[in-house]
Amino acid sequence: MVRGFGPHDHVSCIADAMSAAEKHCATRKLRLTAVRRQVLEILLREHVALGAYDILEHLRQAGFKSQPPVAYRALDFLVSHGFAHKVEKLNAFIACSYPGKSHSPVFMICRNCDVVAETCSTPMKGSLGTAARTAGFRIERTVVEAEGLCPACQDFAS
Amino acid sequence: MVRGFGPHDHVSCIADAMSAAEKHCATRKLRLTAVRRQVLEILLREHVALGAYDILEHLRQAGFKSQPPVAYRALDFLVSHGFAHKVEKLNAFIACSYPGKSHSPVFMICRNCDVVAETCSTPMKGSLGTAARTAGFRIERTVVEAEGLCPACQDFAS
DNA sequence: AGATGTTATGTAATAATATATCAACCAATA
DNA sequence: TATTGGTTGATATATTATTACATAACATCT
Repeated sequence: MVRGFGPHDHVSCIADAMSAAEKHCATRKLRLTAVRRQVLEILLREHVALGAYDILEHLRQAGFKSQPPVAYRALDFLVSHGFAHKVEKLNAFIACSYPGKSHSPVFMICRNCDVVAETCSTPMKGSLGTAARTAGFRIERTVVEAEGLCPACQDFAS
Repeated sequence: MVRGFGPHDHVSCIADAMSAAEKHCATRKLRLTAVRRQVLEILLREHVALGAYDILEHLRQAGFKSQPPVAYRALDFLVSHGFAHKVEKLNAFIACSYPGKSHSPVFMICRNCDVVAETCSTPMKGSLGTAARTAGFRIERTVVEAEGLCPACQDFAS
């Protein structure tokens, strides 16, 4: 469930995510344009949460024109179609670990090494769902983020 | 549990929160200085999530000097001692609805009327806690925010 | 192909949010 | 009263995000 803090096959993780995105876009007539594809690749390669201006810098190095709106628009596209998420606590963006799967993301953010692990939640279950039903609130999106120490950093930073 | 979307006695809610803050600070030898007290009063009076620069504007109107660090420092104090919270989704701050009670806040944010309701959570229970235990992640702080429609706005904005 | 509507990109400027730094001040206490 | 630590004042700057408008690419008709 948690593609988390351990090692993984990064090359195939990138390839899988890209081809999943291609397929998803083809099916739904979405345009995975050069900039959008490039931003998604950047996020997947870096595999950490990147600020919009970090992405802009990567875009420049890849030969793209790169004023802020270019990055923000590509990120909007990726986020709104579920290929990436915004980590509100960091004002940064990260590739989705469960592309194609409709879900509410949950992030665990290590304050020491900045690694971010994503898992899925079912917002309407648990205390948030209970509170929403009690209050009569209709949930559309959720932000669930935990900050703390990942397993590796617990050994060093006490 | 949810001091939420309905009406309430706002005058006593302000007075109660201020006296709770006074008491809390006195007990722990914290200095509730003029700026800090004023910012807390602003947050309580407005009873919505305010950006730091909104607060700065209120401070000016109250006769305070008001460069950005003044507001941010007061907010840091209030947040770190549990008198206020930051709503990450809005980059804004709101007075705590449960002052003095150590808790992890949960917010329900109406995208239509911007009302924010706070409730309490127990982060280690529920799916977040399960995921953290599975991953070996040590949670220190949580951000849990739901965006959607409050009861009143569901009738108008479909 | 050509006209037209829609979506995406290019570019400049600016808005909104947040921090770094250092000097001055104040309040508690030795 | 001298010192110490925390708070505030003030300037500058860093970081994050949006507005506005022009241009370009693409899709769909005819």
